[in-house]
Amino acid sequence: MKYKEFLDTIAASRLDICRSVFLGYRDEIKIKKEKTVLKNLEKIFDATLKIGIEKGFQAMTMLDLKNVSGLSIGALYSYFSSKEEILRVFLSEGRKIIWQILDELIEKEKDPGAKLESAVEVHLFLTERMHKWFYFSYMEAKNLSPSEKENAVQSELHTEKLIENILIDGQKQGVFIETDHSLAASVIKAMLQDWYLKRGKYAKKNIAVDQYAEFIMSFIKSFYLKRQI
Amino acid sequence: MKYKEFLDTIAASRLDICRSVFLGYRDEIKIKKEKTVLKNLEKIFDATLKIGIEKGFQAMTMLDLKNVSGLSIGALYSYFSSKEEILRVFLSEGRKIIWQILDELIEKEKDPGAKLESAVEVHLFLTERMHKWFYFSYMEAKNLSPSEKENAVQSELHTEKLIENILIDGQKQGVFIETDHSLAASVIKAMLQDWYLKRGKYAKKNIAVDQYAEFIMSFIKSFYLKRQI
DNA sequence: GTCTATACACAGATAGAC
DNA sequence: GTCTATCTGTGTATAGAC
Repeated sequence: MKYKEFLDTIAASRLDICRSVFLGYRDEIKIKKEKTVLKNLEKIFDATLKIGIEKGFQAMTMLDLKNVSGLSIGALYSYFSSKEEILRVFLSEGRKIIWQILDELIEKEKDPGAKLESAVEVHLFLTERMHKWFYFSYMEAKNLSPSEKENAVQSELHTEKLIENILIDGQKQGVFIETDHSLAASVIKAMLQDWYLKRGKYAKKNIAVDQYAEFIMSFIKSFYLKRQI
Repeated sequence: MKYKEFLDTIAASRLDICRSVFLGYRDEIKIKKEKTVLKNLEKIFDATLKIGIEKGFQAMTMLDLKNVSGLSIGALYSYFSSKEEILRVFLSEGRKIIWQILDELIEKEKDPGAKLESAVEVHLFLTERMHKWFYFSYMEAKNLSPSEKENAVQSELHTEKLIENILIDGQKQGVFIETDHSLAASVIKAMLQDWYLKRGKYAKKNIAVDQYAEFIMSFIKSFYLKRQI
């Protein structure tokens, strides 16, 4: 699959997060008109991402958020009861959307090789589409409450387990080599994460996501595919 | 090389950073007795690392630092003129020590294969030895002033360039395949970084640094070494 | 629904006693 | 050299006008 095709098949944007937040937090949000809420949530999340990536969420003040989002401080507090709440909701709703997409797309393939390729591509494409969110999520996870932090960690581990299972399955079917699949999954995950953690660097090198996907797949395959002797 | 041997050959610890800070900042530090300064700098840096890793440097207050380090607020300010200064000095002096070690150790090998292996091992071992510092440095780089941030980025790129040059050299000598070495260096770097960014995870999996080094070397070699046909 | 003005708390930094 | 007490600025959150 190419990134362009991927974009046509999924709905993953900040607007989708906003809609999900609106539906899930109707009671807590003091404003009731859907159109207004969506519009303003988007402003708030956009501003949070922008400032948060630049100097970190802790360093972001409500005054910063007011200035960048265009909403007044008072208005901000009619959407979220506290600054922490913005972070909590933004990250947890984002994770929800991401898993909806991942679960659906990866299960399509059956052959282990194709499945691995699909997992790698879907991950990269998704992190490309929402790269700011992923970067922010990674950097700010430590600012969450212990229970929310646990959710974030579990989500990470789930990704890794998903890859590991494909690898184990491939070995059982005799197409992949025998090795420490858990460790291999970690390393593959590290390569996937680098795409959104160092996005600026790859942009400077003029590497597009399709190219990165192809490269790391060839890297992984050279290790995992049994050599014809 | 094994990690144990590495430990015998180098001096890289928080104490070395403290000594370097004492020598470099004699004028700014109000306290003059070396023994006292070293003792207290170590307390300050230890506490900074501990709190900083837990909740981020921005979120750390001088009161936190007082409580964990055992020094009073006043005492803290006789070592550093501001909170930001603690971060700046700690990170830049750390980088200084790291590059002293890297430059020295990697140049020893001549054969590209051995050189690559040495670069991978030395990086991993160094980040193992100072893993908290590396994690902290990675997470807090964005809180530095623009010029200091630039230094941090340059240091990162330098590591990558170092790997890339080994790869290019290996291809010229006909032992490595032809590929996008810049991209490969990025991906290898991502694997190296994962070791200190996800240290807790690897500890849980019971993976030691020697084992990790061996695994990613086999991964890299399967891609880079020309296959005998 | 959105704004401004403000209460209240707490941070960083300093001064001066010991 | 180290401490405690305190100044001053700024941040979060709220109340109440529009």
